[in-house]
Amino acid sequence: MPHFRGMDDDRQDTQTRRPTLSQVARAAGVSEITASRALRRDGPVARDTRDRVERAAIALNYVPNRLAGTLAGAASRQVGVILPSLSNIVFADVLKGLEDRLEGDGYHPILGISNYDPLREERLLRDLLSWRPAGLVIAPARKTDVTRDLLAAADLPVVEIMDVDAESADMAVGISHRGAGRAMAHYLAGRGYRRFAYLGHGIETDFRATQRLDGFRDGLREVGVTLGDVLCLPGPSTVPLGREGLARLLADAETPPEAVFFSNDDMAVGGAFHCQAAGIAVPEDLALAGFNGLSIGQALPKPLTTIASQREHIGFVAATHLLDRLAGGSPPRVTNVDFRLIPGATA
Amino acid sequence: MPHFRGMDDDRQDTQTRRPTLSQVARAAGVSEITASRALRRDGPVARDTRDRVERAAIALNYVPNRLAGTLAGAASRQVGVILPSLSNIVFADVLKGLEDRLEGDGYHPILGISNYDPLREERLLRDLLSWRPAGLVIAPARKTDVTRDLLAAADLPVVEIMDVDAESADMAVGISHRGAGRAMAHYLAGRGYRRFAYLGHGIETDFRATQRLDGFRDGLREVGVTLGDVLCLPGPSTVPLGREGLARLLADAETPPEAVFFSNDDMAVGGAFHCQAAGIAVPEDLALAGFNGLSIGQALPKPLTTIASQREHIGFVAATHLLDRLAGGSPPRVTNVDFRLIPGATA
DNA sequence: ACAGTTTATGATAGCGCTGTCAATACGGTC
DNA sequence: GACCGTATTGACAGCGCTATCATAAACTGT
Repeated sequence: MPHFRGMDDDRQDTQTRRPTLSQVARAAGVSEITASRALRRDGPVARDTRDRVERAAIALNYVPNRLAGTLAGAASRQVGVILPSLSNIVFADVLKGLEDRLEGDGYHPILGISNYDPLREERLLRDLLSWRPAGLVIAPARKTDVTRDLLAAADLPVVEIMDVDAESADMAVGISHRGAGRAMAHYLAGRGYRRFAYLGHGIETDFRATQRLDGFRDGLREVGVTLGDVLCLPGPSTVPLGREGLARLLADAETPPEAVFFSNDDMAVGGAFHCQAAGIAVPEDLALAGFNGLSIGQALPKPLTTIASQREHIGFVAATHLLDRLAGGSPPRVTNVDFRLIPGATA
Repeated sequence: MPHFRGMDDDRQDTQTRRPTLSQVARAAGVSEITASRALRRDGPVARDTRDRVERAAIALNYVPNRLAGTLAGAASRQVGVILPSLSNIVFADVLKGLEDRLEGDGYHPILGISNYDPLREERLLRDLLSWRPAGLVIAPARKTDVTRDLLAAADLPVVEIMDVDAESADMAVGISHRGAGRAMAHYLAGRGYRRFAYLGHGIETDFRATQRLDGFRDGLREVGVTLGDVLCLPGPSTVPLGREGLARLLADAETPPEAVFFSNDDMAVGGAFHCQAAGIAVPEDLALAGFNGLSIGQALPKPLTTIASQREHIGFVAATHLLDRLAGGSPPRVTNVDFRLIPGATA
């Protein structure tokens, strides 16, 4: 509130407002800019000057104002993060990896959840950009032109995460979901299965699951097998959905499948529960395979056959490359994080 | 970079830097402050002036700089959020509820994860405060004096979430974990069980689980029963830990328990898997009870007896009260969100 | 027609910090 | 002793925006 306080009315300052750098400087008997340099530990400052300033800062319980600092030219230490969902542990894991790496360098994520809604994603992008973050990490809900343009126009480092199958404007860190689907097809075919079905969730939202399905089809075709029934239920993936879905899939199937590939582990665990309740022997009567490598799947009486997707690692690497770029380095544009097929006991 | 550009060197502006309000204003033929009012839709602005400004903003692809806006006096629209962990779906759910409500009002969370480390929590608090957020939502790792002081000194609305058992500096939204433990004790005793054990995870970190254990003990005492074996394994709660833990608990027990109360559903699901693998009939040979009401527990062949903790709702309500306060309202200081005991089929 | 009110716009002065350039002090060199 | 390089400090302007006050223009009622 300008005009409320006189220019040198500092009794007010100390009472009603948080201490400023100027007050710290005065308390330490130096100029503002010297105090700034002392606290940021950059530029030449005499040792005992620095000590005096630091003591004054502690005494006043000074907390720097990074809004002002960033506006004045310092690099922002905020990173915009846009994820499509938090209902599933998958993106929570990614976020954990991101936050952990960022926090280590004093950066903090500003978070946006798009709910797989391109419009909301676009709004989030604008909103987060208005905070002038140092960089952006985004798991695109779906590739849209608007998003692409916004990202291209924004003049800051951007890491697109989760998959490396699509084109990216700047950097990308993730796994090949197509490749994961293919790998699972080859693995299951190698185990001797020939009649396959697929059980998925809301296909319109989770395009990465769709890529796995495409890869799975490709992989089967390569060994001369055709994918049988494909059932995709609306809504997000959950254990109950997988359980009910498998019941429906088996009831509706003309020729019963030997193996079912699920869109992910949540669905597959549901499938395992259905088999257990319905007395279906796994994998003798029916083989099951998932995707993600969640701990829950591995703790089942019969560990789930699945593919570990290294989610926390993806977040960590994404943050690392972003920080590297901010420090002037040249990290790889595309980082294909390895996935790992976990054989398990269900297929 | 002052001094690099002359005061009215605007060809540079349009080329090398993001458009500013001043450029939008010039393009629309109005003053800066009028453009500001038009875009913020506050104060009196003629309809066609507003239209002109908005068209200019779109044409220039203008993204406001909220750092500058907030520094100049506008209320910040960032909210600091500090959570102890993201490994578990519990805090991801809370964060989802928070983000959803905040985003609706144009606010965005800046996130910090403390890993249950009071020192890291303290550093996060200072760091997030340096962004001058409008408010703070924090799930304290553990109550420490330093944290308390920092919160008290920070002159901004603070919501402490997850539990309402401890004192809070400002507002609190959560459930009574003591009460939840008590409720489960009464429920299980009412079902006729008399010999109880408890299986928990890293007790030094998750003090809310400890509160549930305390409440469980209290509840049992109230019906004249004493809690038997208590086993707490180090590390975060996971399904495998629950599975192995139950095996150990049963092997070590002098008199086998009739019912086991787990620190949460992850552990309890692990316990259910152990019983299944070991041929223990549930609940006839052994009853199991958890806490949280995760969907995985409800999708088990026998739905888990547990307590729904309404995590997303807690986040939503916390955000709602924070926003209410920021809008000048007086939300309740303590909001005790109801928990709900889910009978299930395991106890 | 006139004061009194409302509506629309603008001039000015910062918010708290940092980048640039300038100034001072110090020690050593030839 | 004039000269130079280095270490240390400060003056100044400005980042992009908004709060305040002032002004101009368009209404109202009598």
